[in-house]
Amino acid sequence: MSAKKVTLRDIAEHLGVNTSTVSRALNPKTSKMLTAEQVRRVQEAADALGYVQNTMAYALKKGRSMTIGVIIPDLMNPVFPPILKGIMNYLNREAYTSIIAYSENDMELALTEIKRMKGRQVDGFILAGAFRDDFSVDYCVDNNIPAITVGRSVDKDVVDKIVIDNESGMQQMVEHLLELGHRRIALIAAPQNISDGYERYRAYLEQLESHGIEVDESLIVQAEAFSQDAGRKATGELLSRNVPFSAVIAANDLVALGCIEELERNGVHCPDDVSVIGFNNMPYLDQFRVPLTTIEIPRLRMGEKAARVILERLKKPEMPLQHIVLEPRLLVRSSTARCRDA
Amino acid sequence: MSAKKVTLRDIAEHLGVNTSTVSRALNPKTSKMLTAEQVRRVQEAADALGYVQNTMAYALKKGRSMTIGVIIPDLMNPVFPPILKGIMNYLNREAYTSIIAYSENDMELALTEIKRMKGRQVDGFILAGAFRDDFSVDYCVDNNIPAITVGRSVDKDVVDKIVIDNESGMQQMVEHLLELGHRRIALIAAPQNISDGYERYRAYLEQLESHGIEVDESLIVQAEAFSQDAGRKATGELLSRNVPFSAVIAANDLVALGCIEELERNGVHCPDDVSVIGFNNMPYLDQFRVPLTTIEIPRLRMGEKAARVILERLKKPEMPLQHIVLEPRLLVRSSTARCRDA
DNA sequence: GTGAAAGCGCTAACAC
DNA sequence: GTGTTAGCGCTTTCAC
Repeated sequence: MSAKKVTLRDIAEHLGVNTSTVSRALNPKTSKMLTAEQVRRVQEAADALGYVQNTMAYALKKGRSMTIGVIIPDLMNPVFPPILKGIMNYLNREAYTSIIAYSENDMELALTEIKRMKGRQVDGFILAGAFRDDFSVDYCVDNNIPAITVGRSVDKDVVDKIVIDNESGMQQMVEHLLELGHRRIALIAAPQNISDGYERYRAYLEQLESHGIEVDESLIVQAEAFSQDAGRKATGELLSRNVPFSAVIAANDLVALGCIEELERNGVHCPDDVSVIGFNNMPYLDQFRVPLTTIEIPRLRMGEKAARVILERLKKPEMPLQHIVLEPRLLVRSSTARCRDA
Repeated sequence: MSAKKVTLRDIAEHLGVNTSTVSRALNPKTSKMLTAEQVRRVQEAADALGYVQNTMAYALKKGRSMTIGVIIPDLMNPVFPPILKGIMNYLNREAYTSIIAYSENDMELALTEIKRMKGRQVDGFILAGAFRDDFSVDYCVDNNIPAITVGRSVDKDVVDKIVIDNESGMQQMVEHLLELGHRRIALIAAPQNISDGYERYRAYLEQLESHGIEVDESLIVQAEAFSQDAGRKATGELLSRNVPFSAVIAANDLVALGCIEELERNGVHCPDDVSVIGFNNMPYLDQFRVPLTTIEIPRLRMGEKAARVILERLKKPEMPLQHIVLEPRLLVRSSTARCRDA
């Protein structure tokens, strides 16, 4: 078998034609310029020699790399693989390739990766870990590189975005808890510099008010990250305040898991003493020790949509800013129960 | 800010020097050819103009893309993200980029992806989903593209490999169960065309024999995949045979989870009636309803090693075939208990 | 319908 | 120490 790389020239020489003929024959958009016979000959030779187009040369020539850069905060957070899969599914279908990097929730690192990918001539970016004010997004905008955020979005209206309806999610959570008779509902808020964190916090305030529940500031604690550890810590703080509560809305499932752990460590049981509700419906959650009630988000579709929109954007740079909102859905399991005092 | 791409030439013109001077100044390996002053000037200009090297042009010129292709079976299987992370960590540190594709456990698809990546001039491959006899691996060998398998390996000694010691893993499992008094130990074997499946099956036979337990073929069932669903099905079959058993060794954690589910559906409780043991220690397993006893494998390190070895291979094509074996470790949780009849 | 030739951005002989 | 130049593999305008 061939050890050397087979190029257009190899085929051309083999056939005694010009490289441009080969190039034209192999490209469906230009092959109609040639006789069907010629096209067939070239294609056969290409197959026989094991030709594979050199994407680098193509990219250099055309100024498009058929590559999309994807930045996610963290590979280990189970929310992201399905989003990634959605992205890759769609991109593959369109003959695009994705290149992936993680930012560890660090804007500086994100920017470094973006620059690196810019060097690789990516045609656009899908950003899954943006902050509300994010200079790595600004960099894309300033450098005229198409970008879209998926999930976490930026405040400024400068790039396309795929988001989930946090207000609706929070409404479903709050109404579920109210129906169960809960009135003292604590919130472990996510970082406020992330759109999901901020929006859910705002929505929590609104929903309580619109349902006639007075907001008690001492029931709101801040998680410093979307992690189990942060959930434990925040719950510790909540507990230390010695205010009564019968339910906790957590920033996401991981935080909820940490919350339950810390509660139990203090002899407070879920859902008997306190109901806990998460967000995201991470994989296998139904099989956990305490199957979490949570909000399911359409992760695969988020990824697919993001891929679809970024490719559209590449084709139509002047298209109006896209702002796609996906609906989340309450999933009731057994971490929430009727309020004892109700 | 700049909308256009900044090239070497832009910097050269801006400074009134030749592009080669700029090229040399920006490359640490050649910058010593120039005066320190010159290097400084160039670097400043590059920063000021926002220069980012065009990796495509570099790759085309050098014939190396600084890219490694990574093929995994499935993004959603929680075993792979940590391996990926290990790979990406190491590769990034060495200024390499990874491009990832999934094969859905389909050799044909894997080959398609490999060809696509070959077109992108990847310098080598890390294959995480190989079969024991795998023509996509052969393709790499035939085409002289460096490749390494991580985890699942091929039978032929043709590429470097990172594996875990399945024999040791099985020994730890069997000895643990024997200590608990189990004698009727069933096996839900993984697909036999995958090295891990085959090796664990062989090791199961050996370990039972070397501990003086007679192998009962009716205690061995075949899972058709490394999935929860396959675990359920296989367990159903095992149950239908109506042979007594007090412990099950599952192909992996997912299969074990499916097994437990099916057992309970039939009124058999874990670990009270039957002990179940998994493999891999997937994330969050300790928090599941039945915290699985399992074998922990060093996934992050597997990824890092694979990345390290493939880069070594690139540097030293003549280096002897690497065969690195990593040790797994038994993690006792509560899906295994003393045998009731013991 | 096909060939010739230029050039994408970069590096590395080879000059001087 | 720095400039000149060729060429990596491809597409595409311009000839014919």
